[in-house]
Amino acid sequence: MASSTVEDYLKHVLLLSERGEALVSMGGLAQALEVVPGTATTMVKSLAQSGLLQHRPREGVRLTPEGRRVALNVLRKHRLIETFLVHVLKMDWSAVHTEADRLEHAISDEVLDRLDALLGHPVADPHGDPIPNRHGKLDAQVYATLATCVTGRNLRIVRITDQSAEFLRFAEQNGLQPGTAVRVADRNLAAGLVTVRRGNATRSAVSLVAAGKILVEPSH
Amino acid sequence: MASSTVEDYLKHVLLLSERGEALVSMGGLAQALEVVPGTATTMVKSLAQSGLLQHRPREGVRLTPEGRRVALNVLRKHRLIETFLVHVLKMDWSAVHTEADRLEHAISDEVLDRLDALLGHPVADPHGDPIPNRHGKLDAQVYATLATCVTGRNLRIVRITDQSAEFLRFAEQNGLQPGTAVRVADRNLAAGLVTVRRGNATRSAVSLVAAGKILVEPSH
DNA sequence: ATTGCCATTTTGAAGATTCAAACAACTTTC
DNA sequence: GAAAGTTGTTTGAATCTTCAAAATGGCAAT
Repeated sequence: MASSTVEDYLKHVLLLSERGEALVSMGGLAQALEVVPGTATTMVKSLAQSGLLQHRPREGVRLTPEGRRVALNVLRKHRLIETFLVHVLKMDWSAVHTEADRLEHAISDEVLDRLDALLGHPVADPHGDPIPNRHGKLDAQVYATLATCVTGRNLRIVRITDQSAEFLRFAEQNGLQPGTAVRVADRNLAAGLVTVRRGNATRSAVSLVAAGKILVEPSH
Repeated sequence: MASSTVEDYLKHVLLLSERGEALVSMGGLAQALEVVPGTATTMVKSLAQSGLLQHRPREGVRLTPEGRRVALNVLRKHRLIETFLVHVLKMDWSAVHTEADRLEHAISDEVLDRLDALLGHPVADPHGDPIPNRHGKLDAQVYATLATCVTGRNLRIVRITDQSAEFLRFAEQNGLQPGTAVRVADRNLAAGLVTVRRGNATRSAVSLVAAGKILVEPSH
């Protein structure tokens, strides 16, 4: 049985590999896990020994199929727990991250399946992140962001990719949650600003960096 | 912050001291925690150092007020989680113990309070064990109610807490007086209904509110 | 008292995870 | 291509929790 530390390492390798290269850098991993680089190296070597990931010294790491299986299961737990906390216990969607980070290592597959059924087998958590199913399948769809989409079209926010409490609070204050109908009124690359119109009236000025963290899809 | 190991030691000291002498023996404690006696000695010395319990070498241990506070909080978490697993997730009451043993160390006080509210502030878990309140008070004499007890077990009504003539008339009409042997056939939280079987044949549908006013205890 | 038995404590060691700080290997800059 | 910078690894040590096995203290029976 994987310890919570092992689960955390695998989860973060999965998250970091999701958007980017084939190999996850040691520096990025150490930073995500809030440990010093040497610690990550030690742990990664031991995980490689256990066959959970592949370590190419001085280059980076990659999950093995077995490591990916474990990581997807942890991610599934994390996101279903977040969904439960928001939809059933009515907790603030920006506060549930740290709760789920602890609970994801303590909940059994059996309890999780019942939670899943209770919630009606959701496919995305309150942040819009896809929830892997019991067999580790993830919705692989690629979305545009507020920084890259066409202007003037009616859109719907599907996902916020920066889960820091700080960013989520910002998103909430500007009414930019998953499900919200929005439109990009103007985009000024020189100024690094995107003007977003919510519903039919409200405008918000959002930085290009922030806009790039908000995924959208055309609203039919 | 107490580690889960520390929490487990304190919880078991509380449980063992509850039904017994002033001092809990090291042997009993080690057995309850499934560690060898030497391990318990080591840990107990460190807990005594931290002021969480009092250790009289070769005699036994006793919780300090601070240790008791921590232990009661863990017990509260354990029993509320069990209640949630049985009443909301419909898990088997005999299977929830081990689940709760893991979850009790991962759940925050905030989530717990919301769970408590969701469950209607139950005073006893599905096994009939009393649930400490947020301030660590255990009611001196705590009984389960028809709204909170295990289903399928033979029970005896011990008390009706609503003394209004109207409610007592209702109770009488349904044959739900103190001393009556009853069993909860089914409980549907969504519908707010409890199906009570009296003796061997008669069934009554009782609202959750009414059921919560009828105290029961396991019968012989 | 001496013997033996039991529970408890001590001792020495191990595994998991972490850090600080020294070291090594690539990259960029001039 | 040498100096400087960045990134990753190694080393040594610490903490926490555990075990196995040896030592100890107290009690009961001889």
